[in-house]
Amino acid sequence: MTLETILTQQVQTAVKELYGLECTDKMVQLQKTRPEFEGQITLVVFPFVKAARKAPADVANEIGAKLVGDIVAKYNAVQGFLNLSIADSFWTKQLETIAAAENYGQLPDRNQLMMVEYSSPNTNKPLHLGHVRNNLLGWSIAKIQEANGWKVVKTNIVNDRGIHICKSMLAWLKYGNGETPESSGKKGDHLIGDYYVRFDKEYRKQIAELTATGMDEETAKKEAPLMKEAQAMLLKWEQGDKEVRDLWAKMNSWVYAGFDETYRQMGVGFDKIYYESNTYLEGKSEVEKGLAAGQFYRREDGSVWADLTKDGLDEKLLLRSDGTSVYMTQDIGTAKLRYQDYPIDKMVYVVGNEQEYHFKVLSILLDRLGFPFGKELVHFSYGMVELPNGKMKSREGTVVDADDLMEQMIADAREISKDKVNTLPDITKEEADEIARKVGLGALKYFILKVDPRKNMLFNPEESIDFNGNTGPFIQYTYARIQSVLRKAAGSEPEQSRPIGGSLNPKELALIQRLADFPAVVRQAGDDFSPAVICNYAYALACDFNSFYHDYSILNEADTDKRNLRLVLSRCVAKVIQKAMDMLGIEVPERM
RNA sequence: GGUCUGGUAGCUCAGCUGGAUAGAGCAACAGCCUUCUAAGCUGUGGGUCCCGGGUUCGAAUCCCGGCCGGAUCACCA
Repeated sequence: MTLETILTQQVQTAVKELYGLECTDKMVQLQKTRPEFEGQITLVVFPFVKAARKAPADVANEIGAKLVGDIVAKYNAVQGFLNLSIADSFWTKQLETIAAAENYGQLPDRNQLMMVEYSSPNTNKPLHLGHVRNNLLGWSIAKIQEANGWKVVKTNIVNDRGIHICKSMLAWLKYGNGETPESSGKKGDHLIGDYYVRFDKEYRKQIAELTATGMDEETAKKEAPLMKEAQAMLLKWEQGDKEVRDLWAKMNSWVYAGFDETYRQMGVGFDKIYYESNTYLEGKSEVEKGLAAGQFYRREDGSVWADLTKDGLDEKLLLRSDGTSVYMTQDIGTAKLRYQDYPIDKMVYVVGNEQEYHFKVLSILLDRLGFPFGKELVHFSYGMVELPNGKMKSREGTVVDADDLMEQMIADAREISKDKVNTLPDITKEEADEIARKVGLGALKYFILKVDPRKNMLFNPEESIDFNGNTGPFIQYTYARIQSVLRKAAGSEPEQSRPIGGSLNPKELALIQRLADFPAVVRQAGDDFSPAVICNYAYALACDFNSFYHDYSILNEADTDKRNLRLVLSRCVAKVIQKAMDMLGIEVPERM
């Protein structure tokens, strides 16, 4: 039972006895005591003032007097706030429980399966900072839900077909001279991205030429020969033309090799990958079935639509008049295949907030088609990453490339750590490189994940990401410090059987209280789908520890009971930091 | 225009299911390493919580109305 539940019951009893008031759990408002007052937990007594017909401070004192016992050691009342000091023995018992826990912060199994879709790249360009946010959020959400007791399947739907990839293919055929990743030394996804940009450049040239002859821009965009060729190529692809399919397969394989490298460096992965080229036909047949069942209707031109006006939305196109599928069609097909493959209880789509309308529609359509998770699907909608001069645009080259950024962060970490890591005893080049990698990526990941996912965030390439203050490296450093102490304590470690006891200083007490919060924080992060909640907690925990570490010695403490307690406490803090950081996809170094 | 969403210190962000004098980090300034890792610790300065109403013991937080920004409303994805 948690401290909050125990206190809530005690308060309810006290209020009943004192004022004859039956109060709900909600009326018992407990919060952390602000640091300027004595105590750890504060009860807000205003909800009882009316029934008591007394001044708030009197009510607080009366309740406080009733509460004193094994758990509440003493109290003080400040106006309507009753500050409770919890007995040291309660906290030391908490610490024992935490220290003994197998996997502290792991919530009970709920025997339900959640599928988390994230990343979902197009295969015509390399990943950029926007994708980085998506990938980090997706991975972290999966980890957080696992900690919340879900069985999680991470999935990726690769948008591997469509006009976008045809553009890259066409430009490569026309201007590529057979360039390959091997011949050029370029990463496959970057190579394809270059041709996507090249297509756009030549295409614009053609539009300019056409408008110069007096054609209006709208027509010029449709009439430009390159666009017509790309569309012809897409048609050939759909018809299964061998040459086009072979080229498509070859170029996609280059891209996948590139993506794999980026994912590996980022530290993310998937349990199951779906490809749009394999799911869009399934979507079409689902739509045909829905049409036959009267769920949808066909217009005179042959296009198929869903009428969503009853749901307060529009009419939505599902199949074009030429019979080809759209994004929505493909998503329906993917959903069907997934449901065949897994017993999904909850489906989560990690996709940017620009697609909120799409998922509102998808939810209704899946529900109509009889998918149990349709109605309840979660669109985990996150905000855009903006640059100081606005949004990133691939075609305009105003993107922050994912590979470049990670490489830069690791280089920065190596530079910053030069004077520090190199002074560690017996440091090898390999370990120094590993530290730079963990710290550089830790800084990047924390920087992105600490922001509330729903909000847009700003990234200024001119300003380097910090390694001091509220950052990933700060938390990693705290972990490394603890490991250092624990290494030095080796041989004189406390026996596990030895009970922890004695009085606590304020910093120890604050740390134990913080550790005790962890499960509730994990739950909240899960309920809110928010890695930022974990970030805030990990930072607060690291702050608490550093403050404690500064004020008190662990190894040089003469009192063996105290030394013992501090060692156990330090080990617990390290454990929780590691678990929290793991939920963020951030590795912690043993030394730094 | 309809819908959704955001506006908190010079900058980047917490806090938002109503609670005490609104918090961090960065940047600026001043201290702390013969002592367990100074990527640390301590302190100073810095605020019209966009504006105006309302709800109440109490509003950055909830409601209404404005102002400003972003997204979306495609036979794009």
